[in-house]
Amino acid sequence: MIHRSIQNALQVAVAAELPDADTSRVLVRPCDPKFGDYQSNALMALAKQRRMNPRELAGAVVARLDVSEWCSKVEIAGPGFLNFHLEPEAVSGVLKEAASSDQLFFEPAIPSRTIVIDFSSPNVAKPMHVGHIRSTILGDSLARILRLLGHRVVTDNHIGDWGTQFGMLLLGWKTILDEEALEADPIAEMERIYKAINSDESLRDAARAELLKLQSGDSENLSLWQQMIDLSQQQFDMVYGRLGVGFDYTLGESFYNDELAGVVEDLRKNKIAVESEGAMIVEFPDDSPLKGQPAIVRKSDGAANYTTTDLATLQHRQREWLPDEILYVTDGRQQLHFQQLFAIHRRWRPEVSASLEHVWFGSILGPDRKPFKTRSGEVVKLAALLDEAEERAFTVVTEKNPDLDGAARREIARIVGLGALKYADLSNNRQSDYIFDWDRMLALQGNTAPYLQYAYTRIRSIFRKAGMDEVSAGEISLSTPEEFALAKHLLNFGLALEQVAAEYRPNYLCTYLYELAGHYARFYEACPVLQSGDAQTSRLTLCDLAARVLKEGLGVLGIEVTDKM
RNA sequence: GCCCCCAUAGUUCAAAGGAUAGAACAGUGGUUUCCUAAACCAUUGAUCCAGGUUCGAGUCCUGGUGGGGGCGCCA
Repeated sequence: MIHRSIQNALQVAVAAELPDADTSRVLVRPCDPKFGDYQSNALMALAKQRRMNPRELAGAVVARLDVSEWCSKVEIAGPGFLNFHLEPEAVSGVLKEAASSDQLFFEPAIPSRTIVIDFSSPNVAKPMHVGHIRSTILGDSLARILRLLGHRVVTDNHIGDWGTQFGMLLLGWKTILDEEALEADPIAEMERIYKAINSDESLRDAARAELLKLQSGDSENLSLWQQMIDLSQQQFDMVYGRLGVGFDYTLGESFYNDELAGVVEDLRKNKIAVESEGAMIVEFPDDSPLKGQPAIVRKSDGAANYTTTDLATLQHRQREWLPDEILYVTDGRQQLHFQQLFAIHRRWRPEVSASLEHVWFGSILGPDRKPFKTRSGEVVKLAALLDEAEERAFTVVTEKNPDLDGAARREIARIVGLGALKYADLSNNRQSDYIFDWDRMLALQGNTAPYLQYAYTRIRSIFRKAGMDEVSAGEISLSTPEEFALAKHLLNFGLALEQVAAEYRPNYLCTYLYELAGHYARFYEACPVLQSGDAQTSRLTLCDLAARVLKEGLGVLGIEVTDKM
C-alpha cells in the first residue's frame, strides 16, 4: 500500500533527523482533498516536545525525505503539516497489481491475533427480538472484518439456557401446555406458559420446586429442558440463516454449571469474595467507579449468578483458545457488569494477559425516542422485522422494476431489505442510540445500503452490456479528475478496515464505502466506459476494482449484492 | 443518594488532539438524443453553558444544565 510506504519513508526521515524520537507515532493519514491526498501532523507534536519551531523541523525532515516514487509533491503547510500529493502513475501501478490479485488494497495484520467474540446471546424459550439485532449484526460484522484482516476469530454464542425461568417453564409445561400450539409455534407457546406461571404468585413455590429438581439432575426435567433448548435452537437457526450469521461454538450458560462452585470457592480462598447477608460478594474498595457497588457471585440460596457464569466462561475460553482478546458485544446498560467482571478477573487471574473489551452499543428507539416497540406496545420480534424489511423492499423493487419476474423481485427484495436493515445499524456509531426509521433505511438516496447496492448493479450492468464478465488486466490511465479520485479512494480500503478493527466500529467502513460509491457515481457521470475507445480497458478495470471493493466491503458488513435491482 | 453514558444544522447522523466541523434527509434551483435518473450538480444552515490544559479542543480536564441508563440476590 502506498500509504504505508509513505509512512515508512517519513519514519525513516524523522529517525535520521531526530534519533531519539518515537517514530511509531509518526503517522500518515488520508486528508481533505483540498490539502492533498495524505497528511501527517506528527512533526508538530515532535517539535513541541523539543521546543523546536515546527515548520523548521518539517523543512529539515522533508530535506531527508524521498517519496518521489509515489508522490508528485510534498508540501509543508499551516503550522507544520506535511501534505502528500500522489503521483497518478504510482496509483495506477497499484491498481494494475490489485486487478490481478486477491489482495484488494489491504494487507494481513501482523501479528495475527486470536480474538474471541461473544455476541447475540438469545434466551431459550423466548422469541429473538429487536434487542438482539444490534449485538448479532455488529458481532457478525466484526468477526468478518477481523477475519478478512487475517486474525483468528472464534465466535461463541453464549445463549441463556439456564436460570430461574426454567422453574416456571417446567411447571407450565407439565400443567398447562397446549401440544397443538407447541407444534404450531413452539416459541410462542413457551412464552405463553412462562407468562401464565410467572403472573400467578401462588405458583411460586411449585415453580421453585421444579427448578430445584432440574438443578439436582432430575431426568424428566432435564429431558424437558433439553427439548426447550432444541426447539429454541431451531428458531435461532432460522433467524441466523436468514441473516447469514454463523457461530463456531454455541456454549450456553448451562455448559459451565459444573465449574461454578469451584469458581466461587476459589474466589473465597483467595479472599476476593466475602460473605455478606448470606450471599458471596466481591467488593472493590480501591476501584473508584466500582467502589460501593459490590458484585454478587453466589446468591443467598446457594445458586451462582451471571457474574460467576461469566467468570467460568472466561476461564474456559482462556484454556481452550488462548485468546489475545475477548470481545463482548452487548448493550451499553451492562457496562457496570463488565467492569465488575473484568476487575474480578484481574484479581483472580492476574497472569492472564488477554485484553477484555466490552464492545457496547446504544439502544434502538422508536420515532417517539422511546425504546422501539410495535404500535400496541409489544416487543418487536426479529423474524417479523426481517419479514417487514423484505416486504417493504419488495414494494420498492416492484415499483422501480415491474418487468422483472416475481421470483427475481423476491430475491432482490431479500438482499436489499436485509441489507438496508443491517446497514442502518452498522452505519451509525455503535455507541449512539438510533432512531429506527424504515423509510430512511430503505431510501434510494443517501447513505443507505440500497444506494451502495445500486452503485454495484450499475457496474455489473456495464459488464453485461459489454458482454463480458471481467476484464483482462492492462495499463490503467488516470487521465480525468474523476478517474484519479476514484482510483485514489480505492487505495484506502485497507485503512478503513484497520480503523474498524482498532475501535470495533464498522461505521468507519460504511463511511468509506459510501464515499467510494459517490466517487464511482461521479466517475460514471463524467466518464463513458463503453465506446470510450482506447480508454475502455482502463475504465473497465477501474469499474471492476470498484465493484470488487464494494462487494467485499459490503460482504464483511454481512450485506449481499445483486447484479440487477 | 451514588455510579455510568450521552448532548453537533429544522431532522437523522459523521468527525485518529489538527487545517475553514463533514454528509444525508427535508427546502430551493438545475442536469437525461449517452453504460439503470434508485443517479449527478449547485445552494441555505450546527459543536448545551462557564472555566482550564494545548501552537491547536466537537474531541482531554474541572464545574454546571438537560436527557437516558445502572446500582447485592434477573441477565
